[in-house]
Amino acid sequence: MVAARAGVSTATVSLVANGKTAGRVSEDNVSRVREAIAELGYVVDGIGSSLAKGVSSVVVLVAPDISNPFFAKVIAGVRDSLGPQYQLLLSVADAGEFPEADDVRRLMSLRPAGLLVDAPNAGFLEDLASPSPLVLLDAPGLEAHAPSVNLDVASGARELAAHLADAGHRQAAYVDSVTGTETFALRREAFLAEAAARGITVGADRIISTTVDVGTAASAFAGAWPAWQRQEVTAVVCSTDTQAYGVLQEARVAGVRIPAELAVAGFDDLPYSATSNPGLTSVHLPAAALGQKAGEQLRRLMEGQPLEMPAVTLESTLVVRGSTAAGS
Amino acid sequence: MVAARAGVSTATVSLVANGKTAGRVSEDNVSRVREAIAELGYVVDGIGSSLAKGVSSVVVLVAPDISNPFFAKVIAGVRDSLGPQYQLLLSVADAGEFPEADDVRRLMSLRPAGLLVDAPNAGFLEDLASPSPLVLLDAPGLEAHAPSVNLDVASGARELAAHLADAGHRQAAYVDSVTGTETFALRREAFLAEAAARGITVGADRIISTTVDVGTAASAFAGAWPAWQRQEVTAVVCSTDTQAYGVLQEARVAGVRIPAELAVAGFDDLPYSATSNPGLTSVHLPAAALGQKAGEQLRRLMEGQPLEMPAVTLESTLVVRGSTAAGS
DNA sequence: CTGAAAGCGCTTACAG
DNA sequence: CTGAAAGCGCTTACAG
Repeated sequence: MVAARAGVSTATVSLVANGKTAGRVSEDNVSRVREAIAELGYVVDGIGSSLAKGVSSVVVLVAPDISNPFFAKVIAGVRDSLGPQYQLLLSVADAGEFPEADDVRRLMSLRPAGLLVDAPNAGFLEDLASPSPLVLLDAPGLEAHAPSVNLDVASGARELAAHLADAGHRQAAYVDSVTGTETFALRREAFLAEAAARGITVGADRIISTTVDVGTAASAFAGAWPAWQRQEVTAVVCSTDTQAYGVLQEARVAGVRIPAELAVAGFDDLPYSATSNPGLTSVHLPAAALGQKAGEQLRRLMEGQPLEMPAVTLESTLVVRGSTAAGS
Repeated sequence: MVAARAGVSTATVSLVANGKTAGRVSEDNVSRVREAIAELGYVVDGIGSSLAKGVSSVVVLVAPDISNPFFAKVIAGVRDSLGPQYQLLLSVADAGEFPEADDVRRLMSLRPAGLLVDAPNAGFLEDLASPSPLVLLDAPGLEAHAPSVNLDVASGARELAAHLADAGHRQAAYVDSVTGTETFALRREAFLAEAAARGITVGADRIISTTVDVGTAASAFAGAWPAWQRQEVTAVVCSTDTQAYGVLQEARVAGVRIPAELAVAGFDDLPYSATSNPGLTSVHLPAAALGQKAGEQLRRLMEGQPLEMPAVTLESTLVVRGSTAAGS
């Protein structure tokens, strides 16, 4: 250990580098060691340190869909609350997939300081069996597995149903996501229940599922629209904004006027939704806050502190824009 | 080391686990150890292994913009060629930023097996000074720093200029990106040179720059369009498809017919470009191949093999769609 | 307040 | 072909 050139033992250097000097190292030595560290540009070797401590400084974020503006905001929130002492690394699987049991084992053999898992399914969590602190994001119904930060998508969905009912819609359709993630089931069920309560009909034949992708949603809508039109559907709700963009696009091709003939809405409130024409009505989900809160909770766990609230839920709110403008 | 219960020494277990048994361990012991490993579900501890070997099994991918469908494909390509023995981890900085010198040091203290850096600037590479094998992606002009895999954006840009000239356009405009990444300078210069050679005028006042973002591009176009229209501009080329979406959207708002009054084109050929209406003419960039090739090169480096071709360039091709349909 | 020593879980020359 | 031993770079009780 080169920095031992500061005239002290490696033990002292280690104490200083880890900020554990309180009442254990003399002022004199602290500053001498600090100087030496600065001069030599010394950085504690992560591997050696991890082995001795039994844990690394890496926080692994596992997520099924990285290429999504929503997710980018979640990451920014996590980085914010985690701070610079932890290295945030994203574990990437194929789009929409989770790492397999083998990959997970290899990941765990890196001894991460903590784990953040976004929108997991129960199966993945069982494979995990993580000895590291773990916080779940957007995993409604899985609170029993680990501390979680969730989004109250249901209340936003109900707001949306109320908004459409108020605007006079009576026949609607729903474009769901094929992935089995729980949040999508929640969005759908909350919307359908409130819609029914307010006199909006959404028959089972008017619920279709697509991947979260503009193109697929567009063609699925193109296929379904003729029948829906005959049934006098005047509103389509999509489980994500991305799918709503597909509907919007295809409606334009088919010459359907938005919102006069058809109201369209989604979930997420992606940046594009504010600038599209017409703007897309959407249930705003607080992405940055989701990441931030999850990072905070994980940090507490990693520092051995207890969590006052192991299950946190963040509010969602409806943002009304041109795609459902009243007066239809 | 629990698996030593197989009746052999830890040395033998290590040999088996690392597949270095060739002529050094008896068949008998190999299978006994394999069984024990399977029974106990043993996984080599990454930290211990890394310390002994001096290098971990982690490959770090550093990139400035994660939330981009283009990038998702690059990652898929990298995963493909790297295989399961390396853990691919994404280092995330704030959108459009690179990690700072400090973060880089901390990253390096993890002793990554290799480093992949997408679209870096020269400054970042100097901070890096990586002792690990390093491959650059999409870093034209930086081949001197490290082995690189680049995209031949220039030839695509020239194809695009030729296509527009053939369609009879004489006055054009260019929407550039504000980030100083080299690839954008290349796109612009190649397009401008070829356009000039073919009789298309693009005055300096008809080159604007925006962030890579639908909204900003849309409003920048809205501001510029009146002047361009007076100058009889009939074609706008954007440095990315994302910006082109903004132009398309704003043109629709302004009642400009595409492509009759205005032809629009971009770079990247994102999935949405094929399904939008009209489809967006775009210079196709082979994202998956970029990642795959970079992964291959890095793998060779990590295995100590020499590179036949330290600088690889991948072709780009123009994909013509409705947004520039001939017959304007 | 300080340093010598053990130990974290592995891998790799080195003897045998 | 096999195992005992040293060593990778740190951290942390433990004596002093």
